[in-house]
Amino acid sequence: MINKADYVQSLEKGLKVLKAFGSDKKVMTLSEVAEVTKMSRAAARRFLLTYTDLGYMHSDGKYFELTSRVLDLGYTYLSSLDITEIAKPYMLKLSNLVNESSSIATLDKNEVVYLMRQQVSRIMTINLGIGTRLPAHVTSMGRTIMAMNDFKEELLDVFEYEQYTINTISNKIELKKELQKIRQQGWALVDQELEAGVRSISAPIFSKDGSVKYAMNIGCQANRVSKDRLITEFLPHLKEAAGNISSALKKI
Amino acid sequence: MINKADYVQSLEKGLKVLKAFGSDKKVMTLSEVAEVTKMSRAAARRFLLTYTDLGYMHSDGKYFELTSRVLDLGYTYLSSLDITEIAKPYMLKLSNLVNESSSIATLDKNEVVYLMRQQVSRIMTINLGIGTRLPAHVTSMGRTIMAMNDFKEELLDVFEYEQYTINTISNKIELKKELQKIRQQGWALVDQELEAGVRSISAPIFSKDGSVKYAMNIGCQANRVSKDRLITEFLPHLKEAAGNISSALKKI
DNA sequence: GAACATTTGTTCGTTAATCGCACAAATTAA
DNA sequence: TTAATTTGTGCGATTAACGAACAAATGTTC
Repeated sequence: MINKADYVQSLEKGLKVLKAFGSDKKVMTLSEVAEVTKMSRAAARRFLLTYTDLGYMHSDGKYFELTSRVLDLGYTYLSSLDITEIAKPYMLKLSNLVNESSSIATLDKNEVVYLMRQQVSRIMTINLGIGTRLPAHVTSMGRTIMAMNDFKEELLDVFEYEQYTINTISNKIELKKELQKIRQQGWALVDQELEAGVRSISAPIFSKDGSVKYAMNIGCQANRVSKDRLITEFLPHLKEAAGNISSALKKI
Repeated sequence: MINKADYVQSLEKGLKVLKAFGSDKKVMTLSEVAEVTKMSRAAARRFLLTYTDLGYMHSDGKYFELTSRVLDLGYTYLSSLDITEIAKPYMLKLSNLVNESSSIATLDKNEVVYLMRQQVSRIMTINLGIGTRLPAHVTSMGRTIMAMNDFKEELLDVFEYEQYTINTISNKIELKKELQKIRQQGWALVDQELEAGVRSISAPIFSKDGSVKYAMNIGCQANRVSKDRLITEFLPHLKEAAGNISSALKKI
């Protein structure tokens, strides 16, 4: 925690107002925003009016809603990444080759965050897209990144080990063993642990300094692609694509 | 412009710091941020430390960079849209059917902002993705949305009418005529006006209230798909997909 | 390694940005 | 029409945020 004098509370409050909007709150009145953010009505009003003036929100006089300009905020991050530009052609090629969806994600504490996605068909119940967050320990990309890094043991304690499906690894010891295995073999396969019917395989992407901040995957439906086929047929292509991206990142 | 007392200046400054980062400024020192944002070093420092404490930035002690958490900010907008979830299957189907890339965009003043994209192959020089902004008047989706709305004449004056290619419509009168034509025929085709070799066709998506806030397109390379083929073969599929999305939006 | 230049960290007095209450005005509900 | 609820606004009070100045740390040059 930083020094109180170094902290800009108005910025924190402003971001809290922005984040109050979402799929379950597409539009809100002033009073609703104040309630959700636990601010005074006057304070909430000032933030809403400031966002509106800056173009990030629109109001019809009663309801406030976000505008597309909010994407610019997320866009600054994506455009500051080298991997986005570099990986695109390899991801397209891989996806076309295996005729399945592919993604790249990074680790943020106990979650993976989707940075890129080339979708071939709808696999999961939820709509995966840039910005989507999933619990890292039950995803192939999350496990790959965790396994290839010297993560602190405490990270394993953060997970809730929810039993998403009957396949889900739901205790720390099993997870640790699985991560050690992944570290050795250099790839991860998650078979219907987060959602029944969904299977995915992942490989690490190495940055210039040798660290693994990203992973790439192929995701598919279990009734369409066997585990064996994923490993013997798809994994070589995935490794090649991830390897090409790694090489390209080294050349920057 | 709102009343000065209703404006939160710290929020504006904070967002300015966030937006200072991007493709040409992947990392910055404290002094660089202060310089770019024209703030005092002390002020810039407080914003940087606040972002870092909230998880939106990371610092190695000297350089600051954005983290994936910044995507959450843009994600709030995307997840507050109905169209994102609804359009996905139709877009996938369309893209697979015509074997070309498809996108959905919205209009923000004189620019279109990409909200969704299903890419089949690399078409344009720049990497198109969610959040990308392009000048509306030289894109098929921009023209579609403008044409289907009673936009104010003043909007035509905002464009700079840059001559991107020899095909570019580069004056107001021609653009206006083209928009009138689009309004009548209900679709737009832009042939190598923003970038040589790139051609795209677009159709409107109607919201529940009958307004057109979004458009959908098919984009392809001019040497692979003729204008005639775009119109006779691809347009029917595009219109069907856009129509299905429109219908689904009406049912919410 | 010393001297100098540049950048960053910190303190603190100042001030104006932001606060929230109270009441007016407008809108919505009964 | 009345009552309830929400929003708009003014304004005195408070403190959050300010930036200057100096210390400390880091980087550069010789």
